[in-house]
Amino acid sequence: MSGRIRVIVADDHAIVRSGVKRLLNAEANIEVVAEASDGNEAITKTLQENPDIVIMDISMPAGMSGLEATQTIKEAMPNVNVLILTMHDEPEYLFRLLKLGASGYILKSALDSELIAAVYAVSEGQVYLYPTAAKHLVEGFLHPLANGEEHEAYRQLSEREKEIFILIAKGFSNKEIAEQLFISVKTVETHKRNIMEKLSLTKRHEVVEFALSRGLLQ
Amino acid sequence: MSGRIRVIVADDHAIVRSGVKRLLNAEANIEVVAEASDGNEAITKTLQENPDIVIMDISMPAGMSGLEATQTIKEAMPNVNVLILTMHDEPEYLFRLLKLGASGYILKSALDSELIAAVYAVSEGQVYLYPTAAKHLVEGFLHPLANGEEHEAYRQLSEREKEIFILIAKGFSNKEIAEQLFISVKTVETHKRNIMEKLSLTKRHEVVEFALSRGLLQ
DNA sequence: ATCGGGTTAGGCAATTCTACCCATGCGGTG
DNA sequence: CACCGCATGGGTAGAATTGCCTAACCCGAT
Repeated sequence: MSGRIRVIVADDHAIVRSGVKRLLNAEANIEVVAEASDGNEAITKTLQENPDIVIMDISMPAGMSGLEATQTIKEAMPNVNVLILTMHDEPEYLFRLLKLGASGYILKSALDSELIAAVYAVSEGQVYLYPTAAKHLVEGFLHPLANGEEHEAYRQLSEREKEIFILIAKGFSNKEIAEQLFISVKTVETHKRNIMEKLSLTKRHEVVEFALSRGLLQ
Repeated sequence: MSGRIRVIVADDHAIVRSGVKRLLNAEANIEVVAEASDGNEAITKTLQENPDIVIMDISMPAGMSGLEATQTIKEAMPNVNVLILTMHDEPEYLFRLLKLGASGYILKSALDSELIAAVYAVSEGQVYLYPTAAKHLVEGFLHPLANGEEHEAYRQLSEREKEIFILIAKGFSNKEIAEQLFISVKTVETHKRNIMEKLSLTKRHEVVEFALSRGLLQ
C-alpha cells in the first residue's frame, strides 16, 4: 500500500460532509483531500486532486446531481472510484449508478464501520453494496426482464412525454396540461395514451406510484 | 457555567449521527451523552440521561417521528431543549415544531459553526433559527391568517377524510376509492368536496402538491 | 333533547376524461 | 424514397367527475 487513501466528499449537506470527513480522517490510512457541495464542484475538485475515491450523494439540488457528476467523473477519470452515500434505497438509482460506473452504494443509515469498510473495499477496486442493494441486484439478475423493462421504461419516453408524464403524476388534468404547454387537449390525450402504453400503465394512481418510487416529483 | 452541555443526538442515519457526535465532542464544552435512531429511543434516552439538549431529526421512518418525540419530551421534561436538525425547509414543520416546544431549527446544509452556535444558544434557553426559518416565522407573524389556516388545515380533516385525501393524492379515482373502502362513489364525492373545502383547494394537482409538501405520500 | 359533526347516499346537469378511430408534418434511417 | 418515431390535432360515444342540492343515521356535547 503506497500512502493513504485520498478521498473527496461530495454532499450538499455541510454537516453530513464534515461528519464524514471527521469520521474518515480519524482513520490513519484515509485522508479527505477536498469537499464539494454539488455535482459541478465534485467534478472540479476531482480533476484537481485526482483522489482515489469520491464519496457522492445522489440528490444535490443546486446544479448538477450526483448521477450526472458520477457519469462525468467516470468518463474523464475512470481510475477514480465513486462510492455512493445516500438516503435513497431505490433499486432504480442503484442500477443506474452501477451502469454509470459507481463502485459502491451505501446508505446514510449505515454504521461508521460500514462506511470505512466500504472505503477500503472501493479503494482496492472492489465493489461494496449494502445488503438491500445486494438483494436488489440479485433480484435484478434473477428477473432481468422485469427489471430491465420496468426500470428502463421511463427513458423510452420522449422529452415531451416525460414532461407530460410528470404533470399527470402531479395531478394536473388534461385541460390544465394543455393550457400550460399551449397545445390542444387532444394532443395531451394522445401523448397520455402513448405514455401509458409505453409504461404499461392503465390507472392514474399507477402513474403517481411510478413517479413517486423514482423520486420524479420534486 | 456548571460543566459541559450534555447532548443527545436522535437521527435515523447512523453516519449523520456519528458525524454530529464527532463534531460536538470536538468542542470542549459540549458532550454527547447518548444517541437514538428513532423517536421512541430518543424519549427513553432523554428520560435516562436528562440532557440539556436533544438534537432531533424530523423524519425517522421506524417507529415514532421526531414530531411526536418532541411533543412527548417537552411534555414530560419541559426543561430539556429540543434542537431540530433536518433536511426539510418546510414552514409547516417549522410552525408545528415551534408550537410543540422546539427551541431551535437548523438545516443539515448548515455549517458546522452554525450547528455549534445553535447548541450554545439553545443550551442558554435562547432560540436558534436558520435564516430561512426566521423568514418563514416573520411571514407567519405578518400573515397569521394565511399561515394559521393553511398549515393547520390538514388536522381539521376527520380520519375518514384523511384516508380519502391520501388516496386522492395518490391518484386513485373516485370509483377506485369507493371500491377500496366499500362505500358508494357518491359518498367519496361528498368527502372529497368537504376535504377540498376544508383545505381551500380546487384542483386535483393542488391536493397532490399539498400531500407532497408534507410528506404524506409514503 | 337539541345541535353539530361525521359518514353515509341520492338526483341532476354540465364538464371532463377515456377509448376507440383517424390525419398531417417533420426529421432521421435503412 | 419509404418507413418510423415524434408532436400535433380531430370525431364520436360512453364513462367518470364535478357542482350544487338534499337527507338519513349515529354519536357526543351543550
